[in-house]
Amino acid sequence: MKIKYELLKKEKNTKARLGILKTNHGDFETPMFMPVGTLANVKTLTPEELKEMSSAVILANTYHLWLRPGEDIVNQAGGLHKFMNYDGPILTDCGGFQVFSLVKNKKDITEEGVHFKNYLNGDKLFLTPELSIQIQNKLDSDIAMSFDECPPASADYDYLKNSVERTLRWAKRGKAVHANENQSLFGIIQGGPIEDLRAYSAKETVKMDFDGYSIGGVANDGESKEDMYKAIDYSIPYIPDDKPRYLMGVGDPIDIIEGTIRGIDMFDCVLPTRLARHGNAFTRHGKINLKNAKYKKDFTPIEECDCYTCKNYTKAYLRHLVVCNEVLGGRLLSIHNIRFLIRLTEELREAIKNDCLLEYKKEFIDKYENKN
RNA sequence: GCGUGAUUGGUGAAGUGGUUAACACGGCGGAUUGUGGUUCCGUUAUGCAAGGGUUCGAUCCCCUUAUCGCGCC
Repeated sequence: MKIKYELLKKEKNTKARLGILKTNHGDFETPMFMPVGTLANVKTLTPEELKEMSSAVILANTYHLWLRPGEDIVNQAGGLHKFMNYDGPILTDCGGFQVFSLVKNKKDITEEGVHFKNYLNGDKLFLTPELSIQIQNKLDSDIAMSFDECPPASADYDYLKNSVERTLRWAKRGKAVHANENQSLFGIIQGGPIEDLRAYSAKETVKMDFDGYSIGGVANDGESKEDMYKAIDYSIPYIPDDKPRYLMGVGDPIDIIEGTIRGIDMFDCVLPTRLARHGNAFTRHGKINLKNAKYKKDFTPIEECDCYTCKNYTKAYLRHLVVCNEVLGGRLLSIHNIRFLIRLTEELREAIKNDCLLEYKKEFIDKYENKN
């Protein structure tokens, strides 16, 4: 069975929407934040812990699992859910972003597919739109992504236009071989911050009739916030109301709010877990660095928060763990940071219900940017 | 007591008679947006044991003192 999106309510003053996404592994309300679990695990956390923080969907990565342990092994294990003991919904990323971040030579990106070097052993690899989908079929995630070409933020009009065209051709090729009845497939809209390209990309992708639509090519490499918001604004009008919209790679709290206001339903990002491993924590009053000396004798929790970490540990202790490079530090901070973003989406959903999203945004940002 | 070798930042240390004393660790701060798990970037000795001398100029040469190591009586 494919996923099913149900639109519950539109917010009165913005394009935000409250919805519910039904999957074979449970339903969840949107907007939702999805933690990233590249190698079939959200780094340092167990499925039970994710559940405890009301995390609903997680990501896994086609490219990484293809290399190790290999999609056949995951398939023999009974699919990703069984393999990793996670019974909630899983979305697999297609590997398109890894092309962007790992392939240095543009000549390695061809119409047929992308030439990679296996970073583990130097083997030559060739990933195509068909192969990406076939791997995801075997991984048996709930939602697969079309293989796209993710252009750098600095790309010019012609480059963006070509990547839009190529992404459309790749989407068609991938869709043609998609063969997992229990897996949904999303198309990815590209086009940078350019209005006509986003419109074209969105319209043509929607014509192919996917189960959901992603906005890709954002949060890449130093693009401005304005460009990110443009990419959303120029894409959203062409996506039908009855399909979920997923903004790929975005997880800065303010970007999640801005995305929600613009009509996004799903977000994913490595930020909460990566920041955690580097000793940082989200708070209502902005991001803090636990390594800072001022926390040495701070025997209070990170903040008033319902997460396991804040209920049980002090900043002084967390700082100690982080400074000593103890994995428990990154683990406890991951719990807090993920819970922070999940709770943010809970509050956004509440604000949509109450038609007070703009007020919520102002209050949140004022606090987050330390204006009060 | 005599002889001898040392003494460079929080630590381990490199170095030279001439504008800014290497590097590493540590410290302090920053970064991080579809994750190549202990990442990346910035900063951190107005001073080379103390005092005196030689010199245009000394951390580097000389003298004295202090401390430490080694050897001998």
